[in-house]
Amino acid sequence: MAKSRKTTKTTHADSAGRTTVQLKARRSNLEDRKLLSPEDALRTEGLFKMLANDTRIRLLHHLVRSREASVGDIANALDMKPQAVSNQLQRLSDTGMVASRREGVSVFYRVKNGCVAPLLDLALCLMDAEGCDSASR
Amino acid sequence: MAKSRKTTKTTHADSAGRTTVQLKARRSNLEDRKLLSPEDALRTEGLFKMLANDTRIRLLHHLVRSREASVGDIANALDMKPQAVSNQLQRLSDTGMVASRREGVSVFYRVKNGCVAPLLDLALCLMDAEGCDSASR
DNA sequence: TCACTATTACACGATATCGTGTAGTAGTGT
DNA sequence: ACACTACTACACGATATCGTGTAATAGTGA
Repeated sequence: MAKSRKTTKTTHADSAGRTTVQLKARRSNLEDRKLLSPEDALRTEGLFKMLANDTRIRLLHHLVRSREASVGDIANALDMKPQAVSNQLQRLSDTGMVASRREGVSVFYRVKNGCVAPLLDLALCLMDAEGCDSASR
Repeated sequence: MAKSRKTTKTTHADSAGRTTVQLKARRSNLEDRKLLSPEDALRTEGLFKMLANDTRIRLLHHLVRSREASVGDIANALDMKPQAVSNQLQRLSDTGMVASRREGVSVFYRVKNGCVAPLLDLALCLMDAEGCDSASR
């Protein structure tokens, strides 16, 4: 992107077809040592905003688990109306988080942005470690 | 918490006084293999919601960097009105993300919830790796 | 007590969010 | 063309968010 931080990303799929992202030189708190520009703050806000919703979290989690799913599948799995699912998928698509593929009458969605899975994973992990009573707004 | 997942957290402070959180048995995508309960989704939403704001991100980032800061300090550093800063800090305090300490007329805030730093760190890291055009709403 | 500073409580208004219902489109088969 | 399914576009209403301005509170010193 604009600024170059020396982060190396290694993405590979294991036998189960699952994607693992390894971050080298992650050196925790590396980013915390330099000032956070308003632009970066806005980009980060945009990223977290997409994850800051009950529905989208379950939706994305479902997509991460199943690699690909149609609107109807998801609506059925999450017990939601297709419109609501399509709504959120549209939003997620606009921000580049997911991508779609048409097959007959169905439209299959998949996670596109690599930030989703790791962040979801870390969040769930950390929420266990911490009490994270933070939940109920 | 309610459910027990075998995650081990190790927190320690190095010579510089910075806290590092190591997660053992993190095994990426572990959480993605079991169904995400609506409750967990809500808790995760709550966590991400606190990070889904321009102001709070800069605020938390500042707190992570300086370990502790008063309302006035932050307002000054981020070029914001004290009320706005206090507002957000209040919200962050309600959700257990930060804690406060009074010293004279000033109130010093610090990051309390261990999820904050790692998530911020990972997000910034990943946004570099990915294009993450996702930003602009 | 008075003045002063730092912080907070609260109501207001502008804006954003999200599910719903209705209507529309695309693809497929008859 | 017609019916049917899967999805989407859009307007609406309820609710949430967030900075602002005003007023209140807490701490400190004269």
